[in-house]
Amino acid sequence: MEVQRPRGTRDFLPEEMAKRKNVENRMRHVAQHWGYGEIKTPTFEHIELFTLKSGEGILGEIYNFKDKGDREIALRPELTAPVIRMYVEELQRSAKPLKFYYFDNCFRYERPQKGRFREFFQFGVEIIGSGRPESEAEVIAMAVEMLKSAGVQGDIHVGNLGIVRTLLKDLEVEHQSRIMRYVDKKDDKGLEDFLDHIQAPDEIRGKLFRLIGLRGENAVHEARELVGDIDAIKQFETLLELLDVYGLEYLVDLGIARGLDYYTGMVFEIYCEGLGAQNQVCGGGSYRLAQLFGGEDTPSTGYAIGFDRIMEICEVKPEAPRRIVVVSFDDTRKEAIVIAQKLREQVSVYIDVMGRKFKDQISHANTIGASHVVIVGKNELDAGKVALKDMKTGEQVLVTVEEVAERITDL
RNA sequence: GCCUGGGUGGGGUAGCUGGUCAUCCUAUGGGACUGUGGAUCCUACGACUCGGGUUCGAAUCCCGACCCGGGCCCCA
Repeated sequence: MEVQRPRGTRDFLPEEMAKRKNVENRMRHVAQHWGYGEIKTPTFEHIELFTLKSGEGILGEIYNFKDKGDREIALRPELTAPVIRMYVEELQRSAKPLKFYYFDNCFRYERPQKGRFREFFQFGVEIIGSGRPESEAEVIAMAVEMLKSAGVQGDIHVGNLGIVRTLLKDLEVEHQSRIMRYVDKKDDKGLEDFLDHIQAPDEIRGKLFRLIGLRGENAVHEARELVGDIDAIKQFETLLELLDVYGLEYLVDLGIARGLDYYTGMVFEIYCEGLGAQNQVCGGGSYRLAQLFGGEDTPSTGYAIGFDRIMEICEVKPEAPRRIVVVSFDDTRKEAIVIAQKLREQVSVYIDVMGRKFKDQISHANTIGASHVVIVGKNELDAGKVALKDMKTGEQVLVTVEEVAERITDL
């Protein structure tokens, strides 16, 4: 084999594509029913779009290149930034909120593993113009429903970065980011060393460690005792009430940080079993990116589902498409084409292009799993009809072309 | 970037304590059967991932690369 597909990429054969399309359509269906409109952004963007929000550090994971005009281009590693870029570029004056969904491929230069590829697919939604608890609850509920539509159920972890950020607000911005990164990695040792390094006040230090360790039902109460009755906590409480209204089960986890500077309020992650180390199938939260791209400060909320990971664990089995094969003899090939064309207005029709003999055509129809065969022969044509053969029962009836479509679509 | 297991025709495999034309199944093309399928028979096609090394001789042993799986790191 001289040429093979690049590492971390995949080919999808018809059987697999049928499954993927099926799941994709289920998720689309959910998004449509929640009133979201589909959007599509370019496969590649200027690299600054991604370095701006995440720093130079991510360059190692980005597929980038210089185009012939000497522009630094990147294959998108995710879709939130492109969506917000699109908003800033052409939608800032439209009625809020904007509710979008997308399904597209993304690219990251990482070591391939189970549920991790260099070209992978994300299904995501964004609400632009609202970071209120109502939209936070809505996206979480929608994420759950999307997963459910694919037959997948996971554990929801919900946190709020506003609480930790309020605690850290007097520190340098750069230090805040570093701290959030340590929190995200759950690297307590590194965090401790860093706090030593910047000589953080003992009070903040103690509260920080207790805060990010808070889990479960009493987490909000304990957080309030630590940092006072701040807005972030009020908002978080409202969110949790709404999640109850949606009937969701969740785990409060104030240790979720998502490592990203632009997340500002709620953050959530959904985990599933059966995926090894890549058990996170969905992540999202409230963020502020617009002003970073030159727009007005605009609160937004969204999430992205790791579509490939869903495909690893979902058990959707779309039924095989029913296929009709039109078979003919050497002296009726042209008539068969005409009849196939007519049938295609109603059903999916497969016709021999190998110049096979009659018997081999039937044999081939059998190997590709045809449910019915339409036989176009002299005898039938003389009677103005065709023979419809049921490949399962072997029964064969003489009918008109119109009747074929009726009988098939009836099944 | 690190650790670990593995790569034999399109798919699945035997061989892998070095030595006959590399085994078998399946799939695929052609043919027999000449207006009725899954069978059978004949025939064709087709592989030791790649590159070095050891050896008289390597699919087999050694090294490296590439790729796949699993576990880490990371995951914007």
